[in-house]
Amino acid sequence: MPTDNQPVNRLSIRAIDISCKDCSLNPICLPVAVNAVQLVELDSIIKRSRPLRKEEYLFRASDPFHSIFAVRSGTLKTYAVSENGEEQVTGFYLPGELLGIDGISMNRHTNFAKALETAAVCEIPFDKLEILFAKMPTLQRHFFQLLSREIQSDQLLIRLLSKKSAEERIAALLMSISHRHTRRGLSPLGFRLAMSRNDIGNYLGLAVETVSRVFTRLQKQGIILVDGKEVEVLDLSALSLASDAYELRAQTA
Amino acid sequence: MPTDNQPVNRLSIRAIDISCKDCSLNPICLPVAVNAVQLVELDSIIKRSRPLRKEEYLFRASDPFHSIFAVRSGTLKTYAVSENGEEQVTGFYLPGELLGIDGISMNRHTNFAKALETAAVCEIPFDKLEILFAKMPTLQRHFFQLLSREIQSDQLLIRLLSKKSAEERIAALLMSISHRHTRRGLSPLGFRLAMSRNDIGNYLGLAVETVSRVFTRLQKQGIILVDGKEVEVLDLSALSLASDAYELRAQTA
DNA sequence: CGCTCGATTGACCCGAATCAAAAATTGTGG
DNA sequence: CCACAATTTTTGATTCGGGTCAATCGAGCG
Repeated sequence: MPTDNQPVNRLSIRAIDISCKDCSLNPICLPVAVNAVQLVELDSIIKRSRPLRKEEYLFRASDPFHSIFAVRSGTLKTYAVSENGEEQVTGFYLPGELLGIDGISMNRHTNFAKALETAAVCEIPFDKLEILFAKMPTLQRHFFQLLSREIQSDQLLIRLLSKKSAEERIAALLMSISHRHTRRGLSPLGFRLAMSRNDIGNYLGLAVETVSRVFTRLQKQGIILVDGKEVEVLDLSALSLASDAYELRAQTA
Repeated sequence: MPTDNQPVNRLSIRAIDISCKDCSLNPICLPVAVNAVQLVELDSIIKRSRPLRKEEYLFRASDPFHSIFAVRSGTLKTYAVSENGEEQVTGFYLPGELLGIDGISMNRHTNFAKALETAAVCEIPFDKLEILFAKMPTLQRHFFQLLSREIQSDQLLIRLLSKKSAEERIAALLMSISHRHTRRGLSPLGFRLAMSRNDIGNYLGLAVETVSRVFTRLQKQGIILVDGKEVEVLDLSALSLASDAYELRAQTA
């Protein structure tokens, strides 16, 4: 199965060096906001570093904030840890999606960001970005929208947690992932879940056992076919129905 | 009981005309961000209109977005309505708090904002604000922080919904309101809940009956004293404990 | 003063958590 | 490459928090 999770080899090195202009993800990452000239300028401030290996951190809570990040390949999760030490997964990030804006308010990150598999990111220093804003008002608008969209999607999750059953939550997550794959031009019907059942349960406010049971239930209903982390959607409209038409976000921060 | 919810009379007219400089809420509304000169400039773009009566809307979902609002007096709630028609309360807004930033991403509001009691607001046109940003970088930073803080507080709510019991949720809400009163220099121990039990339940993902039961339970435990909408906190530390040390946000959007 | 709507209380039920154990994967070292 | 250990996932049995349904009880108000 072809994947855009580049292993750490020559291919990935090439991927690191690619510019925004040539990046297949740029329509997701920077929708409409900038013209060709501006793109070059934006490109010039972006840092591309070596890929993260599975389990490595992109940043940690309390790290000083100075950049936001765009996922180039692989998957990351973010999670917060409360005083009493319990973790709350706050998001999953797929290629083309942005993370790290949690740090703006405190000037420190409040979440941990960890690679769920080998992953490459683009780093966008925030101070440089702010300077660009002055020159490129559309970019600034775009960034506001990004923050605002993040709020939107949090509120979708709130709705999910506040009103939906276990089955609806899981169906919504699967729909979301399917949808995000589509955006990248991939099939909406087959994908690999990089995150563990535990992560899913934590994110959706469910016990691991429940997650597992719902997967098998959806499979028995002929809606999906699960094999470990591999998921095949057999009946997309039924899945959509089961999620009660919930579109669980195009992830951002 | 003295209150800053101005009725529609001469007093409220005075309140409308007051400038940011003289507003007792300005330390909450605009923390640190601006100096005296800048304050005058900011003041000049703010529109103050007649107070809303109970049940009146400040804005509605799908309204074009052009302003954000600061609450001067009274309480508002925001809520979203999903395709299938169900409502989700997304926040309660007390004096000094900002709302309306939900509209930035779509250029339309996605929430309804309704007065829970007579309420006065300051309107801040966003296009004018953006122009000020260019002149006042600190104000811009401040605004980013506002958005980011909104995300933070949504994530606290997510944690609450995802991991906490009914009792912990309600205790957290009461702690939050108490805390927000304190910020305005009021007593943390006594306040009036402007919202209905229904609103509380909807916000916290609980049935009305559960809200009611938890209130009586907390009362039986000697932690609070409830009389309809009036709440007296008898044991703040016990309440804090019951909320599992959850600080449910300083509201913003 | 009666009516309506919100709040409370009780009885019952159900979905999902918890506890327990087996099964499947993944990783590790010889 | 295989055997063993550790982790993750699945399945089953049981429990329990909170939802639902129904009835009663106010409080505001026309």
